[in-house]
Order: sequence, then C-alpha cells, then structure tokens
Amino acid sequence: MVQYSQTHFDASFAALSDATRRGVLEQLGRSDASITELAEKFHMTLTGMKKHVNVLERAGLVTTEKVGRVRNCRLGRSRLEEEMAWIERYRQLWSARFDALDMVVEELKQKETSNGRNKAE
Amino acid sequence: MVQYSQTHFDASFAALSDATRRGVLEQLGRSDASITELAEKFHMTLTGMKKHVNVLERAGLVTTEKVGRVRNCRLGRSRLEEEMAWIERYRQLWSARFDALDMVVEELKQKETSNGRNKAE
DNA sequence: TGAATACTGAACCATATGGTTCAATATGGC
DNA sequence: GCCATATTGAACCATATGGTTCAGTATTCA
Repeated sequence: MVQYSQTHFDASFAALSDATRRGVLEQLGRSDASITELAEKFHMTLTGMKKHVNVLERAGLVTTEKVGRVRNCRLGRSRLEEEMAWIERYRQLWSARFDALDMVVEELKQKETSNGRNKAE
Repeated sequence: MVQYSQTHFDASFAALSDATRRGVLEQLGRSDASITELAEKFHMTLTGMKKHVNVLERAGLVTTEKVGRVRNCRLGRSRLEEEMAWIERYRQLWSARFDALDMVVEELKQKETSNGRNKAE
C-alpha cells in the first residue's frame, strides 16, 4: 500500500476543513497580513486567530515572520501538490469503479433479455 | 467573496483528514466491502469502523446499502470536484502572490550563489 | 519615561473526535 | 427453534478543537 506522508496529509486536510482557515488562505492570497488584521477581518480575538495561523503554519500553508512587534503572515511553501495528487488518484479509482459497474449492469441486462433460463451468478 | 457550500467543504476535508478514512476510500476504489471486512482490514472494532463509514457517508464520499444483515459500502457520488476546484483556485492565488513578490528572484539569486557557473533557469 | 500597540501563553470551557466495551437487534442457515 | 453472524446504539474515555478571557512581554512612539 502506498503510504505517502500520512501525518502530512492529516495536517493539511485538517487545516482545510475549517471555513475560517480557508478564508485566511484566500485573504493571504490577496495580500500578506498581520494577526491583528486577520483577527479583525474574521471577527475573532487575536488569540483565536493566532491558533488558526499556528494550524496553517504547521501544515506548511502559511509562513510567518515577526517584524518588530508585528507578526507578518503570508502564504507558505505548500502548494498542496500531493493533496491534489491524492484526490486525482481517488478520482481515477472512482471512475474505474463506476465504469466497471456500468459494464456489469450492461452485461446483466443483455443476458437477461437474450437468455431467459441462465441463472449463473 | 465566493462562498461555495462551506459546511460541505468542512465535511469533505475533515473526512479526508484521517488516514484510516483515506484508506477506506482507496479500498472501496478496488472493491465494495462490508463493515466487517473494512474493520478487519484496518484492525478496528466494527463500531469504530462504522463511525468512520458514517463520516464518509455524511461527506458524500461513500454510500451504503443494507442487504440482509450486511451493510455494503461503496464509493459515493462525490468526486471531490468542488474540493479540487478550491485547491486549484488556491494554487492560482499562490502563484499570483509569489509572482508579484520577488521570491522567484530570491530563489534565482540563491541558485546563482550556490552554483557558480550556471546562470540560466 | 510612559502610554499605546501587538502579540503570546496559560487557563478555562463546551463540544467534537477516535476509539473502546457491552448489550441489543436482525438475519441466515441448519 | 436455535445458534452464529453482522450490525447497531448507548455509554464511556482520553484527547483535540475552536473559541474565550486575563495577564503578561516586547516594541513603538511621543
């Protein structure tokens, strides 16, 4: 079984599973921001936003740098390549699975109509 | 701000954030399975596996059907299209953001200094 | 120096998650 | 009918999550 880096996937998908954090990523896609700015934009305390940023940072989706008293947040190094690849692979499995089902259904239909007595499973 | 269906994203990304559940999806991509079969494959109690299947089902990634005393699990209708689209959009933001900054220049400079003669690429 | 700003850490809270055990229920086969 | 199989629900447990408040600490600026 292909293993990838399971804990890495855990972290990045979990990071994406929260609407606020997805919002933060979109925001940082437009411009870098401080904790204060993000907290205001998402109507949350500084401490609350800091936790979200920590989660995003641990997932590699955001990097931060403290400049003076301000922590500047920006998009991180992760471009979600592996996550995309995983989903793409899942989609291929999905397609294969349902193509196979379609074929089976089709075959059963043909057998049914062309051969009344054969009960083989 | 584009909204998509936030709670839908929450559910599907959260579903993908667990290694066991990703494994179940891969397994179901190969063949349908009962709760018992999945529980054995992933060394877990029936009840535990049932919970995972519930999570996947709520996220639309798996559908199940009770046939006699066996619950058959198969891949569901969701092909993660919207999730792929969200990630793709994020990747575009990411690219735009870093094209705008001189991070690329930064990288080139580092390459140049660490690799004296090669100036191209 | 001293006040305002920006963040951070600790502690707390309610709820969710990932797992278990145990007891019940429903079904299949003899 | 009886027994084994397959699932399910309730209850429990430990830990994680998403948020808060409050009390610091570090930095900026007048």
